Amino acid sequence: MKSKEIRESFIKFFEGKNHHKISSAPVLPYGDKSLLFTNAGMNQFKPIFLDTEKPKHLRVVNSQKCIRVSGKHNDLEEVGRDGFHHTFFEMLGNWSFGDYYKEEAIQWSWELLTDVWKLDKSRLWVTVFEDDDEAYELWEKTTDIDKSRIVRSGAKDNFWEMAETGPCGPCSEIHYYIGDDPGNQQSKHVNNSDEYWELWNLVFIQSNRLKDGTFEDLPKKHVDTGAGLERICSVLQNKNSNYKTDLFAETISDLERISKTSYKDNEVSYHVICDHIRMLSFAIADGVLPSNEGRGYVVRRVLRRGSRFAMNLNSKEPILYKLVQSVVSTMSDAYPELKDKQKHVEQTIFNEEESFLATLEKGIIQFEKIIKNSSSDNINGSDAFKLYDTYGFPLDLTELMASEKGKTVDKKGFESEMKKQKELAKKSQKFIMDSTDIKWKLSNDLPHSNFIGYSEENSSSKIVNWADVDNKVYIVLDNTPFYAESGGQIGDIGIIKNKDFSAQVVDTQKNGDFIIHICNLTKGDISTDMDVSCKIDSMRRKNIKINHSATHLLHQALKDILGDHINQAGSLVHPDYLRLDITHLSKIDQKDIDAIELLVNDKIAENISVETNIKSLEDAKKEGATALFGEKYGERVRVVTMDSFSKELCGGTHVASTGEINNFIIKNEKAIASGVRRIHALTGEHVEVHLQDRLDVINRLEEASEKREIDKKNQLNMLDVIDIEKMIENQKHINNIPFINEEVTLGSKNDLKKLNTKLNTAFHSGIAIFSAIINEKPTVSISVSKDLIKKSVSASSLAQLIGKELDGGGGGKDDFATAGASTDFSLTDIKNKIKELITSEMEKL
RNA sequence: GGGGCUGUAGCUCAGUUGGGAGAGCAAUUCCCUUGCACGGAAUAGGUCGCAGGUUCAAUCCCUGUCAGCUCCA
Repeated sequence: MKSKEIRESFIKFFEGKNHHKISSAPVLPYGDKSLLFTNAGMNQFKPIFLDTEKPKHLRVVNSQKCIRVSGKHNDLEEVGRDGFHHTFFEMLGNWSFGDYYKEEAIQWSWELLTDVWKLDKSRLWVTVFEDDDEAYELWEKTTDIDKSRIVRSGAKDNFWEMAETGPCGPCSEIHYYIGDDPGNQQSKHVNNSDEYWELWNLVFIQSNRLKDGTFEDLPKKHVDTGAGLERICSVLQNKNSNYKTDLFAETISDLERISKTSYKDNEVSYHVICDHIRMLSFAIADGVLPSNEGRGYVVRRVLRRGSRFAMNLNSKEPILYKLVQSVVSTMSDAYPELKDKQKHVEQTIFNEEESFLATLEKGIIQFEKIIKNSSSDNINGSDAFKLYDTYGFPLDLTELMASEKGKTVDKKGFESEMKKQKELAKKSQKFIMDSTDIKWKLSNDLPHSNFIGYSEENSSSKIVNWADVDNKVYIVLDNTPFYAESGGQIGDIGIIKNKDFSAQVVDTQKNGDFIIHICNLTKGDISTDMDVSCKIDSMRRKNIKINHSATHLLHQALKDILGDHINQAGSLVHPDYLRLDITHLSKIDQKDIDAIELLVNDKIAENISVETNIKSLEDAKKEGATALFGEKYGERVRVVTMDSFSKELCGGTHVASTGEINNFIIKNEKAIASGVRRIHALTGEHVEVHLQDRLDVINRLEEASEKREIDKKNQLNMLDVIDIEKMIENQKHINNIPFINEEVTLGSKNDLKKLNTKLNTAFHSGIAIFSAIINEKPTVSISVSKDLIKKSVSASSLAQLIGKELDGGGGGKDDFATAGASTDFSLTDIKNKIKELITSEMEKL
């Protein structure tokens, strides 16, 4: 069976058991700050397990794309060493949300593996959590598994947790022996040997782990199962490594062709590259871009690791991007977004590969410096770490290059530097509020908040739940006109009150289907079931609507003017402005900015009516509505249409027609990461205010620049006006040494220096001293001719003497120096003092 | 969120006890020369990222800030 058929047969099997097929969530978990990437099939159902969202179907089946590179489940360094660790994999799963529990889950998994897929029962093993007698007995009773093949196991392997906090429970795993000696299987090797593969994990979710480490029972029990598609493929296709299945076949053969190397000579490098290119393709297709932080940083690290291993295949140029095609061709049947974003993915990977090569070049220069400055045969840990930390130079490459020069690297020292760095980061870690930690007054099993704010700005509502959080009060209402922050649109503010009670809503946020009003209590006491009247700040909302509709116009205008590669990478709709991040490689030039502004303003002038419809996701996509990266959509979606110009999936609030926007201007455009531009734009009256500000700035700049021109001219004149010939004619002699001591009018220290240079070309021997008031401070410049320097006259020591005498200081070089004087002295005083000083100094010669 | 490095001519970069801003390439002009990085001469081009501070004096030291690179989370 091909991987595609295996995936389909899994889904079909459970559809036969009344499960509803759900499509994979994006690899970026939407609205879950505790996770960088979707790392398990259950992520998208977390709100259901926590009961903050009602399931639309009680039985569900899916194949979820997963990424494991950081946090609790981190397999990155393992990838490549064996045949089954991956940064990206697919998780097949069947789910019960408060419907069936252990019995059916166990029975069906056994049925699919042994009846449908016909796996050899004499190679299958099962583990259950040590305290879970119920599961043990069910395996024994409801399946025909040999009792000796049921193994009890501890929390390490058989208690499943998604993250530090959240839903969890005991699990039961099905393992498969892939070794060559089936007669020699032993229960103690299950979970402990690479020859026993964990195929399927059946998790029985019943608890929620809180931040303090304690558990609380969930209101309902659920089933969460996960079977790694890659391993199932290996087993069903009779392979001993996932990389030998059809999932990787095309990528491997493409890599052989492109790099002109062979898989069997370079297994580890091939594994790493073929694994990483899948992770990169999916992550980038879902909207992550390589950057210095968060998800983007993880993507960058994986890409660089891949690029590093590509070097082992004698590749000195970007080649990873050439493998995207094979991933698309293998997987896009199940994941069409790959094909849609193929060009974007390829371009992004290519750029990042190139920039990594540039980073390496800089690193090599630093490496050479280190080698040059050290005579030891050992590169010390802090140097190696600095290469890594500051210049992004991989440690293994440092080691390789060091060994080429017959040197070694102090790895221990490197590790201890790394440890320091980690501790530093940990210490500065701030506490992030996790919504699962809010202590609500009532249990969570409540009807959902109903949002009525598309049409209403006021409401009569009932408080159904509330919580004290820090010094704020969180309120949940039965129905509400307050829009909770999502889709880039920020939450509403306003007032919730009745005759005895009043609370100021400062923000509105969403948790699953709950809308949480974050409030300052200003009057009275709060209690549940209280009737209140609600009112949002409607002026603010009006501006938000205007900016949100303008965002849609801008998004489409960008696509029209710059091209189809434009994807929204984030947005913020604020009452005072709107911000849109887009994927675009270069600065948008002024000509295009102008064209975009013009197009948006044209659409405003056309006064297009803005329509919103609810329809199925499938229909919306058919109509060509733009879906955004990283958004989670239900089966029914809201589509915002502006005539034939723009059609986007969007839950936000909008104006009735584009004319209300009135005016639009792009305030600025800049890079926020490589390949991502951020556009700030303004609408309505904010445009006028901004333009006026800009005019003021321009006026000020013009004035300043005119003034500078005039000053410059004057200074030049001042310098030109000084008659050097005459000064030379009027020179005095002290002890037969020519001496010029003049006060001049000049505007800058630079000019004073220039004056000396100018004079020196005509004045071959002697001492020349000028004094001037510069920036309100008396300043003196001194030059001494070469013949006098030989007689150990030094401009610098003269400057020091003069400075000291005039309550200032001075110094410089032998031929030229400067000194400053206190403002107590006039130029005439200074001239006289200088004359006295020089006379006494020259007499010493 | 916390570190490290970098910011000097159009480009690539030099510039240490703080003391009159440099090289190579590119550009302009001229000479030489029919030819693939020609050669020679001259010229122009700098708020030394920005804002403060210390100092007689800051590209250099200190503080803040912006931008790019990079590591940790």
